[in-house]
Amino acid sequence: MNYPENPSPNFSYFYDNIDPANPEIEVSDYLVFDDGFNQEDSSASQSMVSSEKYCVGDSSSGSNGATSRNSDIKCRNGMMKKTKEDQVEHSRVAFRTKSELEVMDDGFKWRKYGKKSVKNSPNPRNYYKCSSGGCSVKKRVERDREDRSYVITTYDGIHSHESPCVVYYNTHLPLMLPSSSPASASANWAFQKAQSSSSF
DNA sequence: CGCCTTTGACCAGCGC
DNA sequence: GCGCTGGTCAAAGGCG
Repeated sequence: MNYPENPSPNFSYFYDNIDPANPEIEVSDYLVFDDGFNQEDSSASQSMVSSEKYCVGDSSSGSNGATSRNSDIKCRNGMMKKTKEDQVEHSRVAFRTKSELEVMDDGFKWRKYGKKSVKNSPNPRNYYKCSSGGCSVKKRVERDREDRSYVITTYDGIHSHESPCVVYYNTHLPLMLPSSSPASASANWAFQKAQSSSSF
């Protein structure tokens, strides 16, 4: 796997990509965005465009994905208030997991609200919202267009609550994994790790 | 009955 | 201005 140069100090790549609990499952790559909260100009947004473009397997051609990402980020920046709380609220985490399961149980309850076919990709992209009340975290799930054995998951925002699964297991079964399958556990692991890296 | 998925419609941003 | 694209909405139907 060829990793590009980190184009911005506003997010981080992680290379120690094997979940110690499930070393047979590969979380290929993931990264964390802070959406340029500490930048007053647009350079951070441009960097994020290129990085997420890479992350979702868009490096080969498509410019449309990049333009759309750009507009999305611009829109989001327009709504942002630069409080520390918001910095946590709007973090974006994306990672790629080798898994046959398209939807992995990461411990949270998700409600599907949309499905779109993506240009230059044979695989549809699915959109999910966290179904917990008051939590506005979203995630996108799609198969890697270049290698369908990989699932690309992008989380948008940070949960305002504990994972119901984690709460349950912490309370009742602290020795068990908080997810139902090795791949799910690894997805959860990567997500938790990425989020902990994005909080400061 | 409540919650979920499905799916077509709609909207906004962008490039030409 | 128009068409393309990604993201979201909301109605309809299914399931436990």
